[in-house]
Amino acid sequence: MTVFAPAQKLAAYAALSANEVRAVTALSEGRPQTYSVGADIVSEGQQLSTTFMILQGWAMRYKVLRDGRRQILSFLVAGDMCDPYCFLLHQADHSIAAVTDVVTTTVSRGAMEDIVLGNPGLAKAMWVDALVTASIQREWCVSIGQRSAFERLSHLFCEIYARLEVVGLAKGGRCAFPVNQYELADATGMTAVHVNRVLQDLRKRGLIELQRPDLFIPDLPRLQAAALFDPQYLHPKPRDPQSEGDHL
Amino acid sequence: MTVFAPAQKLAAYAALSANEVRAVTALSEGRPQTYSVGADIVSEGQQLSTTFMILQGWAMRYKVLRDGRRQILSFLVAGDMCDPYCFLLHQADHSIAAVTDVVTTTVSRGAMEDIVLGNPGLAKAMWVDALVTASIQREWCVSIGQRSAFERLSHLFCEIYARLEVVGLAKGGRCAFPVNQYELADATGMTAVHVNRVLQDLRKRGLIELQRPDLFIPDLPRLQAAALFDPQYLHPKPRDPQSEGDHL
DNA sequence: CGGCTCTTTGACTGAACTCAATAGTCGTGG
DNA sequence: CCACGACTATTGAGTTCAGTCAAAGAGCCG
Repeated sequence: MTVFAPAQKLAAYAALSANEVRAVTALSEGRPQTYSVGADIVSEGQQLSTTFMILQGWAMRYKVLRDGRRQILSFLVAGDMCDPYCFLLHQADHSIAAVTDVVTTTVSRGAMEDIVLGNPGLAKAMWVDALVTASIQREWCVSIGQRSAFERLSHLFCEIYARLEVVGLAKGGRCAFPVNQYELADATGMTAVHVNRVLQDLRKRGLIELQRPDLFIPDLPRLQAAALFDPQYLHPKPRDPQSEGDHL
Repeated sequence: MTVFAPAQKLAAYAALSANEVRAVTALSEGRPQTYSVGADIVSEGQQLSTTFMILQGWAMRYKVLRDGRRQILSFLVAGDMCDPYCFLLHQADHSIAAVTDVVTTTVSRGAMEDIVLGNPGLAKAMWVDALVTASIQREWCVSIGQRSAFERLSHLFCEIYARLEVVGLAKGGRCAFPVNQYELADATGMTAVHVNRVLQDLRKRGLIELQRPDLFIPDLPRLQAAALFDPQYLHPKPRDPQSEGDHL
């Protein structure tokens, strides 16, 4: 990773000045923190005084009902922040756990407030990030509520691929996908058995090749069509012919 | 409505100074806008230069798939804002429509930015509101993904009741609930036929009395238990014995 | 009195779940 | 080098919750 992932991600929404990129990068001054597979990074009910960003690995937001049912709410990958202002709430309303080994950088409340006060552009970038995160959460509602099991899994692969591409971790149809079938089940509101069967169907139809932790999408447009995937909800930066020549 | 609903709602999360209350209230200076049942207030794909707050009536966020399937993502009631910074995005990623006749107040980008720059407390209040809105959206994912049809409807009634109570529109187990069964179906990821059957079951068990547009919850704790409802995700202001004597 | 919207009911179907067992895979330790 | 356990993936058979299709009531309004 040559570029600081969170800065890379924010820059994907809107142009950041060199100054702003430096400011975001400075947030990571703290010693990086590591968590191993399965560890909670944030636990529901916990009182927070800091927030964090993911530098490496995958995490997931989730909630567990009293009787043990678990819903995974989203996956966090390199560049993703926990809510930048989560410490404004009295306690965490959901948990975040490491899906793989994870490296984070902690950001103190003070650092976040200073940096944002001094950089109105960054403050807006944080808002845009929050708005896009909310949009992704809404799209999960659409998936779970309306899409078939087949479409739901397809859609998740499309989303993850698109998000990883932004931070340079997906290319040529290939990216990591370290999520097991139990997690996939809890993310999509299905059972692991059914996830297994639908995955086989997806493979049979040549839509994906999934050999954990490696995902290959041979024909992205076809998968996107099967998923009713419309990337607009991720608010990709409009193509700027000046700055990026890497598309066609 | 004696108090300006958006101010009342923000104040429910954290203490606002009289100054801040005045500032929020000032946002409504513009002429109120009215929309009649079914009208779109925001349409997906639309470019926004303003945002708005709901003063009266109910609205809903929703998305429609290419083939017509609709997912309702949340209901907006008096005091709710559309995202305060939605104009930062290039286009709306979902639509908002009037569920009943609705009165809104439009807030221009400039007004929002001025007010927030001059009131750091308000800027934080906006963040808290966005965080709570996101938390509600996550809880909808939990409902649709994990709760049974019965629990899902129960949970929705609990949520709405709690939110209306904050702005003084629910009391003694009674509140408005103007949503029809098709909308209820699209909000919970079920079909209208099944919604109908589950509603009858809820009635039979004495958990709700629903005569559109009036909802009566005879025994809130019992309904909350049936829904696995835990109000924590709404981040209610911790009870302050000084200021509010209206409980017990 | 239609005509519209919404709710209710019945009979049938099917996508996804449950339960239960069987196979890989991988790292550890004997 | 193999046995063992832990974890994950796969398969089969039977079940059910919720969906589909179709039609009949209710309530409201012009």
